[in-house]
Order: sequence, then C-alpha cells, then structure tokens
Amino acid sequence: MFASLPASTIIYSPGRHKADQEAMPLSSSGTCIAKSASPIDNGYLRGRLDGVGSSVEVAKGQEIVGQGDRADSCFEVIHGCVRTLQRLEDGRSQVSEFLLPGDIFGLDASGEHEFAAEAVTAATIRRVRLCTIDLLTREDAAFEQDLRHHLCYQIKAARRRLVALGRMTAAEKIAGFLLEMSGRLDASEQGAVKLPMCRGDIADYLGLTIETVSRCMTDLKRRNVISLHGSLIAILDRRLLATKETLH
Amino acid sequence: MFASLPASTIIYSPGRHKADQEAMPLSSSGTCIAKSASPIDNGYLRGRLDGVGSSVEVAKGQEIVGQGDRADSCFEVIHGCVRTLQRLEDGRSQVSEFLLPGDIFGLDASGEHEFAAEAVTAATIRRVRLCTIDLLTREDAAFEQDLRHHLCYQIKAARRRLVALGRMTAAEKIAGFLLEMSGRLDASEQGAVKLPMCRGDIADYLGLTIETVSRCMTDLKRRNVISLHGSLIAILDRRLLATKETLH
DNA sequence: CGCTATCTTGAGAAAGATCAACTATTGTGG
DNA sequence: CCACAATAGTTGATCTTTCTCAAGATAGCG
Repeated sequence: MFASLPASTIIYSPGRHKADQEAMPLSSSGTCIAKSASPIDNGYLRGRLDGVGSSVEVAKGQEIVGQGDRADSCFEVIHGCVRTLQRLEDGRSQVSEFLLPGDIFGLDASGEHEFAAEAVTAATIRRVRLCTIDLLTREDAAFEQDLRHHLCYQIKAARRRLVALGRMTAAEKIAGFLLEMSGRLDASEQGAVKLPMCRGDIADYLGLTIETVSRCMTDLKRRNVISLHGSLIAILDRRLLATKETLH
Repeated sequence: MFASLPASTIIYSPGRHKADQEAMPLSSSGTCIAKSASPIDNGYLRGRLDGVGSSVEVAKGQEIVGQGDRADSCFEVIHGCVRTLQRLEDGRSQVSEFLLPGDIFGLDASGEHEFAAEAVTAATIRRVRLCTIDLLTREDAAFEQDLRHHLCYQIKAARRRLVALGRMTAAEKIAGFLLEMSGRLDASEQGAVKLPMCRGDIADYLGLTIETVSRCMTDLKRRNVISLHGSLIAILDRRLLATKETLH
C-alpha cells in the first residue's frame, strides 16, 4: 500500500550523523535517488489457491476472524472487500489492510490471529487450511517461491504504511490512500471508483478521525483535485494529488 | 516490536457496524479477549546463517544499504545496532526497525531496497547473498520453514507497529518502546539497559519529535516509573509502564 | 416516505510540533 | 588528566494540526 505515493518524495539525503562519510563503501550506490517499488505487484499468489478450500458468504460487517482466534486457516477474497484490524479496549482501532478480490490474508498467522478480519461489504471468501498451504509449499517449489515473494511483499507494504502513519500529514495520507485505491479498484467509464469502505474505516486505516478524513476530502473536492459524491470518487488531477500540494 | 505493549489493551470489542451480529459464525470465537503473541519470538533464523557470508565492520552512522540499492544481499547483525529507515526529500524520516545482534534484515528485498540500513553504533554485520538464501531454501526444508516463520513474524511485527503509530499517544509509544527495548537489550546488574540509539532515532521510530520523546521520558522519570541518565535507562515500575497510566 | 446510517461542517480544546535557549555528556588534543 | 569543542539532550513559550464535541445535511434502505 502507498506504493503509489509520490515516488519523488523518496530520496536519499545525507544523514544527520557526522560519521556518515567514514569508512569503506558498503552500499553499492552512495548517494542515489531511489524510487519506490512498482505500485501493484502483490499478485504472486493470484490464482494459486483456485480449487483448494471452500468458499463462504459473509454479510457486511460480519467477523471472519476474531482477535485471538486459533490460526488454522487463511482466506482469499473472491468478491467484496474485507478489512483486517486490531481493536483496543478503549475503542480505538487500527485497520491494517483492505483486501479486495484476489487478495489473501491470514497467511502470516501462527498460533492465534492478532488481527481480526471483518467484511467491509458483503463478500465471498475462500477458506484454505494452513496445513494445505504447508503441503503445497513442501511439494511445489514454484508455489513455495511465490508464497515467499508474497510474504516479502506484505512486509514491504506494511513498512510503507509505517512511513505514512508515522511521518505523513493528514492531507498526504488521504492523497496516498486515494491513489492506492484508484489503482486497486476497477474504475467505471468516467474513471470514478466506488470506495467500498466508509469514512470511519478510512480513518482507522490512516490513523485519523472521521472528521479529518471528511475535511481533507472535501478540501480536495473544493480544489477540483477529485470529484466525490459519497463513496464515488474520481481523481481529476492525478499529478496534483501525487505531488506535494501541501493543502490548507 | 511492541509485542510487549500491555496485552490487556488488546481486546475484542463489538464493532460499530450494525450488521456485526448477522449470519453464521465463521470465526471460532465470537467474543473473545485476545492477547498479543509472545514478546520475543523472532529467533527463527538465529544461528541459521552461521558460517555463510562474510562479515564486515561498519562505523557508527555508516550506511550499509542505501535506498534504491540493488537488493542482492541480506545482512545479519553480529554486534552493534543497525536501523532501517526511509528518508523523505524534505528531511522527514521513518525508522522501520532497530536491529540487534542475531537480527537479520534485507531478506524481504526484491529488486531494490526501499529502506536504507545504517549503523546506529559501530557494528559488525554478516553479509549473505540472497542467492545463497535461495539455495538453502531449496535444499533444506527445515531452513525453508524457519525462513517462512521469520518472514511471517516480520509481517506481524510491522503490523503491531502500525497500531502504535496510528493509534497510540506519545506517552504510550514511549512506554511501549522502553518495554520493547528492555526486553531485547541485555540488562546490567541494576536492571538498567543502555539504549544504543539517540533520541532522534527514537523519534523517527515512533513518529514523534525529539522534544516530545525527551519530554515523555523526563515525565516518566519524574514519576519514578523509570530512571534515566542519558542513554542508560532502568524500568522501575514495569506494571505502571505497561498499564494505561495516561500521563499528563 | 420516513428512519437510520453516514457524512459534513463548525467551534473550541488539546496533543504534539516548532523555535529557541540552555545544559549535559562525550570525545579529543594538548 | 584537563579543557574545550562538538554532539546530544532538556526545557520553555508559542503555534499548528488534528481531535473532540455538537449540530445539521445527505443518502440508503425497508
């Protein structure tokens, strides 16, 4: 996620540490302008679980996995949208990911799930036992490699989100989110996408409040960067959204 | 990371979605109080790379991997402390992890490293080619499994940090950080640990400013929850640190 | 068509950031 | 071993962003 944040914002700059210049060059590129990895490359396991497991229908809002549930299965979203999240006892919650058709979750679990999974919309999901995954991994070298790539991608995606949550402003978070979603969701004729999740989910994904999410979006609309009618959103000026357009 | 945050704060609570109650129970535990996974279980690969690769000495502050470097190697910290981080062009930076002896980084890379790695202190690191890892994975089923567990742990660790960055207050972040570090670093006789990283690194790890880190720590000291003299820190009241002691 | 959810908007409060000294610690050369 | 410079850490005053609380507007659903 957030792979589609402005590539130009990620760049090596001299550290604040004096010792930076010392000793032998271990990194192959000393001072190098880096760009983020390609936006959408988490399809390593796409189609790999076809035919295994059993599919289930879940209603909007229904819990698929509870925090603390025994982790014996992983899931692939066939249709609809799912969120993984952790809830704190005081009501705060943090969404880890939004999962769309083809996305898999719960692969990383061992022991018990630390994050719950809930249906954002009515959804169809395929449940696959982790022992099946184990088996596939042992017997199919190509699957093993794809699985490994998939896990590595999850790590990178989570770390990208760390940067967003730790160091981005509300406006930047929203911009990154809209770019991410417009890349992952199917756009209609007019280039608009229907966000499956509500403002509250977006807020919990970005570490903001509902009100801040709403205000930032309204602001982008006012400046003609996006158009929005409820959950229907179109990006009008991708350039501006992806650039440092320090709103306000 | 943050595995040692108050387990009691992580709990399932009824969602805000009306539809929560609907349909069949897919999750084995409906309403369940979940606790976080065991604090320190990232040792899956500990010792597995002994004998492979070559070790290198790096000076304090030296860059080991640059943002955008070709990802052909991973690294194990033998001695010292390393940080992985991403720098934005405007100077903001986000530390992803602090790595201590036995910890491995760069395993998740493919293509190019999105995060830089820099020595927090003078350090000894072992460099292992990723093709060597590939080879080991293919030839040693036990290694493959350990590697997979390791990657899964990294995912969970990153997601735990997502909760901290997105939904915790400055005081909670600091408390969680101190608990994490006191668990990972060797304590002296008096139970004190010497933090290898400076306040700026801590700030970049937690998404705060240096000043806020300093203030929170001073506050904890004033309330006799910790003792601190520069980078030497001892936890005096672990209970209080791990509980909702909403400072301020 | 009305009810409920969700979303938007405004005003005030608060957490944390910023700017600016000032203090302490560490490391170095005389 | 001390003095000094450099780095790191603390503290205070003020400002900004985001949150909170509250009300009103919209939209979706039965």
